[in-house]
Amino acid sequence: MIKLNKMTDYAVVCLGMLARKSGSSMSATELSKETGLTLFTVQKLLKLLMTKSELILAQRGSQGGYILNKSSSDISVAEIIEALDGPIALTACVDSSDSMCDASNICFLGGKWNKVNEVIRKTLNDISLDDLLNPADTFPLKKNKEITIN
Amino acid sequence: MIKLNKMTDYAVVCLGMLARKSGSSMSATELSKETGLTLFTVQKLLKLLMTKSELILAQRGSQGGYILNKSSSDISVAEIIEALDGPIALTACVDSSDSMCDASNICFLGGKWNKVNEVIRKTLNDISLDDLLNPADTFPLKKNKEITIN
DNA sequence: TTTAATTAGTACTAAAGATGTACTATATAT
DNA sequence: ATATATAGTACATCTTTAGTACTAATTAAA
Repeated sequence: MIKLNKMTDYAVVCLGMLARKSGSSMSATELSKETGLTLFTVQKLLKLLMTKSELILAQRGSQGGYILNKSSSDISVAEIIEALDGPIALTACVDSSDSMCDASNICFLGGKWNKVNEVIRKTLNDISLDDLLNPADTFPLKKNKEITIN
Repeated sequence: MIKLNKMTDYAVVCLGMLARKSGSSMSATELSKETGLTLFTVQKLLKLLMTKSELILAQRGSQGGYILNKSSSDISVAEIIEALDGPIALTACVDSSDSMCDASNICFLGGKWNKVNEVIRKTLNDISLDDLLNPADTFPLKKNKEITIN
């Protein structure tokens, strides 16, 4: 299983809930009640999203809460995953700088994983939070159709 | 980071090495020497591949070793990942039977993750071990171009 | 200005999973 | 027979994740 951590899973649920209430904010307590996630979990998640992304805005104090920072159709699945799981990469044998791994002198793969990762990333980048919420059963991949990676 | 476990990473390296020697078998010891992975790791990996996949064949005893069970162009990245990591799925909130998760009564996502997973799976299914070994810099996605998921 | 509500920051613990190592059994070519 | 090699299993350790808890800072409203 290629794993997302649970926080990312929860994030989609909570962000989706916020998307439904676009305009008005929701507190951690409200989100907890409406999603069924424990308050502890929701609090931690929202704090993470605040420090690791700009997907939500917070208002402290009485009547405070959280609100989406942009439209759900402008939030990609890739964006959510990258906020909480870090870069989308399928193996430790790559890094963003394309530099060589420890075994580079004997590894003949020569960074091919990077290209695989790019394909995955582009795929996830074309799916929006809105796509996940939308009742429509399909989401065609538009930009991805012509991918050729260099 | 969406993580593959290291075993899968190692598997690609070892299977790739076997692909290069197509025809003749390689023992765990040889593979260890040529890949730089420890003998322990290689042994464990090959045992895993034997029990969890049909990607390789083994010959015991003196002069024994391992050999690919099919051509590297017929082995997809998805196949390797699924052998060692289990089903390609981005979250625990789905299963193969499309049945509902624990939070289904409050979760409004309604199995949308399944569709995301299918897109990822198809993407990985279109990349072969050979694509990773081939010196060519590109691998176009053929079958994926017209994907629409129901 | 006090109070209650709410997020921010941090730290700790427990559970789960991945990894590496080791040992014994079985099979086979020479 | 013997040396070589895979098969099976078990286990200790290291790392990561998930969950919980506590305190500080901020703000709306009474």
